[in-house]
Amino acid sequence: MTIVQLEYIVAVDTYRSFVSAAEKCFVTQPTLSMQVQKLEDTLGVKIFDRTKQPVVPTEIGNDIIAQARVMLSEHQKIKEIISDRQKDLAGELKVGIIPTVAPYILPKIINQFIAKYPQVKLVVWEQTTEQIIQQLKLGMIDCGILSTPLHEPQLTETPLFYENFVAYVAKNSHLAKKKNINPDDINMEELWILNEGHCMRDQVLNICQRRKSSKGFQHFEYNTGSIETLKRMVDQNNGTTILPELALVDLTEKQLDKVRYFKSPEPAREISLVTQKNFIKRRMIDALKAEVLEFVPKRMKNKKKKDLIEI
Amino acid sequence: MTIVQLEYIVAVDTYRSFVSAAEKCFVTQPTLSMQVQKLEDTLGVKIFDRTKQPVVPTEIGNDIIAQARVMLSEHQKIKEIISDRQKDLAGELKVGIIPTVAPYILPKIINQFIAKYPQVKLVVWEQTTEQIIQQLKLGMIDCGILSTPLHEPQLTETPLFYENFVAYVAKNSHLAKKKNINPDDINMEELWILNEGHCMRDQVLNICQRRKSSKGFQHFEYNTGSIETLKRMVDQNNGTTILPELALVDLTEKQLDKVRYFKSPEPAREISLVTQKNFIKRRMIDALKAEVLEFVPKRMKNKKKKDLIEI
DNA sequence: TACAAACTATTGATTTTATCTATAGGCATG
DNA sequence: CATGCCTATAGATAAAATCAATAGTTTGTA
Repeated sequence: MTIVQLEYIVAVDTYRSFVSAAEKCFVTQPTLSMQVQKLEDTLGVKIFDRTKQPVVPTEIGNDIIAQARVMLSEHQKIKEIISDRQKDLAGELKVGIIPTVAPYILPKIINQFIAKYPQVKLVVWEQTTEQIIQQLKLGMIDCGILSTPLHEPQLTETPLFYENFVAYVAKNSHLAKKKNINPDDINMEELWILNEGHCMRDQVLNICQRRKSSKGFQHFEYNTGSIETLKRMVDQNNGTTILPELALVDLTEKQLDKVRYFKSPEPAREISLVTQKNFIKRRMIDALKAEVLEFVPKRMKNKKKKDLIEI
Repeated sequence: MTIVQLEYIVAVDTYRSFVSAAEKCFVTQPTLSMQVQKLEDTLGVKIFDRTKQPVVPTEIGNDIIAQARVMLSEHQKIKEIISDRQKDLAGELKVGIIPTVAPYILPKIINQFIAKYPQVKLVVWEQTTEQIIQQLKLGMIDCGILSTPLHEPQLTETPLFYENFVAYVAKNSHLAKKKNINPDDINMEELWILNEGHCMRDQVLNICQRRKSSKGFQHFEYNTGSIETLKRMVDQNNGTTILPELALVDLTEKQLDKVRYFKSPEPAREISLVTQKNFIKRRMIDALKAEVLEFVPKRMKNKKKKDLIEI
């Protein structure tokens, strides 16, 4: 018997359907079905009568579900013990973060963070990799969130996640017809990239192997530090740009149609939490890290089958 | 967070030691240590102060452990709901079981079974495989516990466990010097075997490939239907016999010294619960099955790396 | 202060478990 | 009796738990 299995039977009881219970639990229906079966096996009794439509709990199933709800509420209290304690965390935490990561992470976690740690003042600066490294060494900020490896012996890197790069392609591009693409498929002439100073600019150029051909004429040049601006350029004009995976979260259906994934191994960047070797404020930094990790999808925490692009 | 992790921290709190907590939980110390660490990671707090000897819970650790005890007691109640219901099971269950399995299974489970199911009358017959098959077909018994496969289309076999054969060797035998043995190492002249009618007799002969050589003279012949008798023959005279794994459970230290395991893949028999295709009393039979499975060690439930001997 | 004993942490291999995708099977309803 | 909705099953893959062996700590003792 596992806690998850209890959550599943409570969900099936609540929604009276395996399909919708599975949705609410963020798993597929077979996963949920099998776990419910397994629980029924270990207990040796049928909990649900599936011949009825909608499904109903059996007589003994009702008793079990009621007790499962009690147990889950006691389970919840363990977490509450922790969050009460977290209120103690106090002080100022200064964070440097690169602009190609910040908009896709911070807005998602900031509310939950300040609710959990009301005594902590979070001070964030959007800065380039170079600036963050300097500030860290000088002790002007407590930690940085940026793309690694940095090869800086004075600093400690703790990987948070591995983020794929994807192509974002206008309808009329030759890439739009492909399902998955190779870096080589990209014409440098139609590629929108960030201006200098951004590590992601260098990574994008690395992906495309700096094959900037001399043929063809650049009719104009555009300098921006914002990925969102590049995306709009593709939306409203044409061409192609490269987006980090987390930028896809808020896309509309229509925009998602423009996304083309790279063939495996997909190019990716490693995003890490970086601190000085001997840093203080460990608890606050751990809290920030936990918050980020909770938001990031599980698959992004695994480095396998990715082609990490250095700066 | 898993239920097992909570059991582990409660055990560490109770015994104030990772080593003895692990023993009580029937796992190794590293397993327990890692699960406790993992729980501390997911909660984001240290539960135990390991710099102290003996280990003591941290301040917040005490709160967590207290809540864990509450949760585990609610967990226990789920099982109680089931066992209350089980008291309902009533009627007579007639079971046929072969004599080479019965003494190693039934005495172990019978007390717990009648305590759990006070309304059930369990009627057991020790019989040979042939007899059990006949009785099952005639509906005179409800289920059989015997060595399979039987190749009887009218009957259904549900494997319960896979039991290795081992050699039991007198001190003065040439086998006593070996650590692990091959079936070929056994001299048929010094092998004590069951009399005819026992499926295990045929299996033992199969293991030793019926290499009964003509040289050598049998000074006497002994017929018994009891494995325990064969064992005594080895203990008090000499020679070798073959025992099923479960017969080792109650051996003394001295007797265990006489056990020689076969080299992998070890010869083994499959013991199954056998019923008619369309049988009734499903709930009682399921209950009996669950009881047996609870007693059998986990490793015996896995068929891998075993050389199943047919009858 | 150094040594032995007892305890906990770490590592690498192995087994077990959970999950997903794809597909089959079952039951109500028109 | 077909259609659609719902649950079960199968096969593959990824993740987690466990163990045996060993390294690293701490404590008590000489």
